[in-house]
Amino acid sequence: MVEQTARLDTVFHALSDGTRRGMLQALEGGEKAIGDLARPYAMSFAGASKHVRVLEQAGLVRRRISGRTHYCSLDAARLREANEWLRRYERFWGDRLDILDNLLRQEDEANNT
Amino acid sequence: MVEQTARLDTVFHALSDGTRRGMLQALEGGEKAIGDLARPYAMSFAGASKHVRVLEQAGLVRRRISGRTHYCSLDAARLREANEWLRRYERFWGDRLDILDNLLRQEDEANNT
DNA sequence: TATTAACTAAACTATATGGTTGAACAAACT
DNA sequence: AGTTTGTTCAACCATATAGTTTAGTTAATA
Repeated sequence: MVEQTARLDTVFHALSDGTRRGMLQALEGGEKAIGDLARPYAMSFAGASKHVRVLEQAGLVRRRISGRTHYCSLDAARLREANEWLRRYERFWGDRLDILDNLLRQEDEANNT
Repeated sequence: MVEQTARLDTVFHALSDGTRRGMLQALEGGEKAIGDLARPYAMSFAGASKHVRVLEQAGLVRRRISGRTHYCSLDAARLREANEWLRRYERFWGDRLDILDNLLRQEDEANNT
């Protein structure tokens, strides 16, 4: 699990830019070409393409090449890892929801044994 | 809510460094002096101090000065915001836990009305 | 075959980042 | 008063980042 921390570095870094977060949101609707992802931004195409690359290298986005167009889709596994990391702090903003949630989580771990 | 995105930028950026994440974890146990936070790292004191500052400016850490020593403590509100942002993607890794979780969340919103 | 469209790659610029060192400062200790 | 401790600040360095522009590749279209 040594690489876990390096992965979190790159995932959180990828998320630290509004353009990239916007692209992830755009992908919620399903697969999109890089051109479509780039269009909303006042930025060169090449610039947007570099953002996609950052997302891809962080493992947040998968790329499928078909002909000349590159289709991107969400890959949520790493987002989940980031979320798990944050969850550790739930108890610091904790309300009853999170208490319930933790109970369920423990139960889940028990089932996974 | 325009500054929300800028805040997420700085929060995710603050989280993108292992040293800073480590410091947050150290603060789970409660308030700590900057010297204590710095000690575990093979880094100059001034370097570590700069990391603390990044955490502080991202709103993840509060600072209380008493005499010559600066005590830091977790401030989870921004972590919560980051977590909320990530939660949007729950359905992409969704398992039954998250379904339950969403139900509870909706119930909570109803109660907050 | 020539052109256009969807991309990447490379080279470059400006700025941010993570780190260092050395100096400064206020507070506690002798 | 002098020293040590906990900390910041400023200057500096190397590297990374976000952006640009221009050139190149591959695929669809006329």
